[in-house]
Amino acid sequence: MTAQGRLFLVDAHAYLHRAYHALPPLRNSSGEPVGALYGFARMLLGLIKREKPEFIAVCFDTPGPTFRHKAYEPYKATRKETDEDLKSQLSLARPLVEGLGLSCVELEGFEADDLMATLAVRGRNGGLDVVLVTGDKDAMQLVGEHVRVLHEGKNLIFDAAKVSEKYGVNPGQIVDYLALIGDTSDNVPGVPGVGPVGAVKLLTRYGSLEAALKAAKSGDPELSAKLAQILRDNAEKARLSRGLIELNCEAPLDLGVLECKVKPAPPETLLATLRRFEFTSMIREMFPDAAASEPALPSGPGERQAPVDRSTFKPLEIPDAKVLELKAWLKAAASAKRVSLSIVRMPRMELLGESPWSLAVSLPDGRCAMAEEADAKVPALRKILEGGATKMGHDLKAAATELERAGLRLGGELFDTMLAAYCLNPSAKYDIATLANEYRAGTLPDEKGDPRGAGLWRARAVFPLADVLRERLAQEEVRELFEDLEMPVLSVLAEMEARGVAVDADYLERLGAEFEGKIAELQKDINKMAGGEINLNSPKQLAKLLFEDLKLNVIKKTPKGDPSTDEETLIALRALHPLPAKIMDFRELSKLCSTYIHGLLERLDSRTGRVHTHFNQTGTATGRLSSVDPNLQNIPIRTPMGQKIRRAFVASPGRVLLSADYSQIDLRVLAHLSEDPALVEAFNSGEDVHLRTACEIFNVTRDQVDAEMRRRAKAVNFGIVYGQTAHGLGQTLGIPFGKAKEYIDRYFARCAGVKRWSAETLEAARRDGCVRTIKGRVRWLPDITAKNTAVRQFNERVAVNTPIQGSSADIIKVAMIDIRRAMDAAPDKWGARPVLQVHDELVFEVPKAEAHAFAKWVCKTMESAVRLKVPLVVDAKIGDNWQDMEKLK
DNA sequence: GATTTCACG
DNA sequence: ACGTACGTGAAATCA
Repeated sequence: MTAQGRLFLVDAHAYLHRAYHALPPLRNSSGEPVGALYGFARMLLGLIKREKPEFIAVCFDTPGPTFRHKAYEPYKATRKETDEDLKSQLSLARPLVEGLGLSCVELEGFEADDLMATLAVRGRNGGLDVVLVTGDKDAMQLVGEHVRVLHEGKNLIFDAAKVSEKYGVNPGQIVDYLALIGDTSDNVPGVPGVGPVGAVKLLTRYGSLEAALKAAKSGDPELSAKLAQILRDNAEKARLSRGLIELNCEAPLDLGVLECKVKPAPPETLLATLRRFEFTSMIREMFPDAAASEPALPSGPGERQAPVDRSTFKPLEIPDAKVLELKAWLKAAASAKRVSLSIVRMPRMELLGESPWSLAVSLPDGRCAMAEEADAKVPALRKILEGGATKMGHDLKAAATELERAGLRLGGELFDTMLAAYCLNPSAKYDIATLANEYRAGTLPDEKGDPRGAGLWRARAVFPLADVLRERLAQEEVRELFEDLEMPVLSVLAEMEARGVAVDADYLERLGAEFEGKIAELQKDINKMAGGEINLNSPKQLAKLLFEDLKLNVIKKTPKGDPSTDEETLIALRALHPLPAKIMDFRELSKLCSTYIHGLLERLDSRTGRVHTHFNQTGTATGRLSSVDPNLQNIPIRTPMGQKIRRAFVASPGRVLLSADYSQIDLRVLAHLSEDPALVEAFNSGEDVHLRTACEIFNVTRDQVDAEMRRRAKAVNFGIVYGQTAHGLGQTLGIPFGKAKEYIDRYFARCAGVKRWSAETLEAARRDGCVRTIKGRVRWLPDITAKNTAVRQFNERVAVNTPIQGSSADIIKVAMIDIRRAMDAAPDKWGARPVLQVHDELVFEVPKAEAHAFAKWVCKTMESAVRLKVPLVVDAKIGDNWQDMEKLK
């Protein structure tokens, strides 16, 4: 008998793992972890809603050994122990799935993959279209007529053509392909030295693994002698790998595919299940009337707040006309002078087919509405957000960024209480509950476990808090800093975050394979030298090896008192033993792999294919920005292998990257602040400042300065900016304390203006308890008069450094605003758009045709951001990626 | 969650 | 006697 429809086969553990890692660690009221289960349920329901399949079977692994373990003992032996928090959830997954009304499949001795394979064959033979829902490459072997693989993480559907395109071999060859490559995570050995590229070559030439092995045995001249030897030596390993990878399509399941029909569970069962797991937000969505047991109204954020009826907290679902009060809300909002926004990001919810955020919108009287991504298209809401009302918020950039991504730009003036608090004190904490309390602007209720509820209260609390902060900004003389610098910068950052930057994922993956190969080799060499297995990522194990087993000298200690194994130490030990150099290579490669290759790939946005960093605008005490998730302000550049990472940052088609960076902005700022004649003169005459400093401290003429002298002079110049000590300078240069002191004394003798400025700055800091930048940014230094020498001296260095680093930060912020204003005023003039800021550098994506003209304009705009007593100089470079760039002019 | 190391300006 | 240049963020290990 044949049936009709689609059969979805879901790998439960793959889903649960993904949910576990994608979602915050939610817990139910008894403290048990339920985040993975929640995400799992969301994913399943999302899948059903989106795809509307007729049949679903959710396939589970069994805990015991399988036929693969019997065939090969080390199979999956190196898998890390599953987290306790996940384990406890795995065992609850079956009841959850059954409670949702879906079929579960599991069978002792078989992996979920085999069950999926078996059902796929049965389904296909029964006339169904089969879709395997999994991220596992092994599943690709099943693809064919009426069988496809859905990779939800990457939002890709693989049919036979897609498999060939991605892997370079057809689905029938996938088993052989994977057998050749092996799989380290499952301990499938593969053939050493044969990677994806080699495997594709062999299979294209010979068609199958057996044919390739036969060719190697018979000495096919087409095959290199080395490769033939490897294949002969590893033939059995390859066959064994094949056996592990090949899925079993004949598992003795007694479930027929037609029994997997999707039929909604009876509402009582469903509600009971959701209650059991405490998935309250789902209950609210699916059973709006059942959510009767609402908690009592918590106390509001202060008495200025009008009492609020919680029943107005309805999702803003337009044009769902059932909500009369929504109409009233929209009417009030349309004429409001101020509205407050608070966004709640739902981490990676878009993978579940849900809105990635919820936006609370509050009116000054406290009446709120909730919007989701789709509502950004609703005209009535759009009009409010794009219109002239002042937009208030605590972390408005988060809302601005998500709205920008949804195609909506906030109109009207902006007022962010978080930024206001930052301007008042850049070293404080900025969660709104603390601030409201400190500035006596109300009390916020605890809304633990209800992020949306917390968002609503945050939106409301902004109004009274803003009123207090506005006064304080004026009192502390940072109102202009706030209004003319930080608030406008917020919009530029939102634009950059929303746009993201293009990253060449295929290139990064190839690079990762290359680096991992090298890492494995190094690990092998080092194990041999160490005479045993060692985890090089463990400083503790490494220290034991270096200082106990090999008895090398301890060079320095960590703050905790243990022997250090950092780079400086390894350099010192390099002369005594071959191991430290190997360890340095290993460290460099594993840093690049984990932080940059894997870190970046994990953060590629599935919706845009780009990387969207978040610029933290309140993260530093000096006024600089920082960049998180991922940090794009510390992409490698110094070493050749690091530069390969940088090549992965590219421009979208038809465009190029333009990088414009301030030349020695910190020293120019120092020249401006100190008005030191020698330093000012050096910049005004366009000299090489480091060379000039070398002349001063070594008392020689320009042509007598060699590379080493210039290097030391450069370190002295940097040191000045950091409020250096002779000890510190000596350490970075690897020269004795006395020598370093000599340089510093000579420097200050020649640049007396710099010395005078730093003395005056310290005096002012002690008097005022703070220092300021050129734009009036303040940093409070209550401990500058501390009795403790270390504390006091640290504060003194900070007092000197902050006006310099902070003023440089001010300048590039001004430039960003100037560029944005000019481009807004003439929207069609440039197609260029900003993508990154790296402290003294701005990166743009620019249409090829206008790159040169735009570069010239940007340099000029950046150079005239502020007028200093020395010129500002900007260098520009253009290229197809962030590494290979050509300097302009 | 603290510690160590290392990527950037 | 003490720690030692300013400002960041991420990953891995270990308690």
